[in-house]
Amino acid sequence: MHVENAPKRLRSLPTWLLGQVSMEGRRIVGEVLAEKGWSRGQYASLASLDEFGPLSQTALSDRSGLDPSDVVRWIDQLAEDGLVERTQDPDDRRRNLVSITGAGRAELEAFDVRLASAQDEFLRALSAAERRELMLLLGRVLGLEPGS
Amino acid sequence: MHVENAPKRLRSLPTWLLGQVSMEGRRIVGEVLAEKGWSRGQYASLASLDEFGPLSQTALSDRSGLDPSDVVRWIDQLAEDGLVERTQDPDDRRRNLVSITGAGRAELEAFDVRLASAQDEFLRALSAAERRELMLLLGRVLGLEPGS
DNA sequence: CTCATGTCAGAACGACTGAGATGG
DNA sequence: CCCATCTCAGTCTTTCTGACATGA
Repeated sequence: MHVENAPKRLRSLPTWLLGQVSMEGRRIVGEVLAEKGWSRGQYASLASLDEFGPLSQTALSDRSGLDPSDVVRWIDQLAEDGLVERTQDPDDRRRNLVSITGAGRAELEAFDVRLASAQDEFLRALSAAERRELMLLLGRVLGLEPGS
Repeated sequence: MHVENAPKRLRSLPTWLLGQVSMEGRRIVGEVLAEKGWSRGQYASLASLDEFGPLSQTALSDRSGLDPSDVVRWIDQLAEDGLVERTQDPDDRRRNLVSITGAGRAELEAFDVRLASAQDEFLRALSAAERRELMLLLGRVLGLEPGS
């Protein structure tokens, strides 16, 4: 399918065009994730844990936007691979404090390089200024303050 | 989940931000579609048939970007509701020529009004010029010539 | 024989729901 | 008792695969 063959009603529909672009992004990122055998959720979990430090699974769910029940599964697998660790929170024994391990951090950093080049390929048609402009506009649609 | 709480690694990732915005768009459009009991695929089919005239299901699949096997289902239902008609192509008896009916056209036009207001709500944070800029940039990412 | 077209059943994936166990 | 946290099983939806029948 070629986007330019789609009817004008769709091509001129912001949500549709966004969907097409987003789908292409998913495809490209999906390929990079597949190299590591990761899911989007696993990457989002690692990224959150790296930036925010140890988190309970509920907090991780809030930060990453993943469903709590899915967090269980992703963390299970990341723990199995030694990229994160579950420890019981001494202050609240219901909570698992999940933290990223050294191995996890290393994998994450290696992955960032590949991911950055995938983003670059994805946006190859845009200049640096246009990429910033796109990000700004997208953020505004979600109600983000410029510069956040 | 609030986007501003997500880690920088995600927030600054074009594909991720696009995914978030696209998801919000799906949500809003999904609500409007639900009022009519339509799926995205059914709307895309009607829009294609309205603009291009009678199409074979393969051609419809190409135009709308839907999977051929799903086109079968959407057209089944649209035909049941009297919004499209299947007729055998006399030149090639394998082909169904699918055409939109008067009722289908009327429903489509009524729907456009609702859909336009949903898009407007979706993009309320952007000025008209910014909306055009966003559409332009998105099109460029997909390799579309400006003005297509 | 080959290829194109349409049809069908079901797999795969992701997002989500509901209920239960444990503990605050 | 009520609520929070985690876990599990399974549903729901959309998208995609593979096999098949028909006909060019």
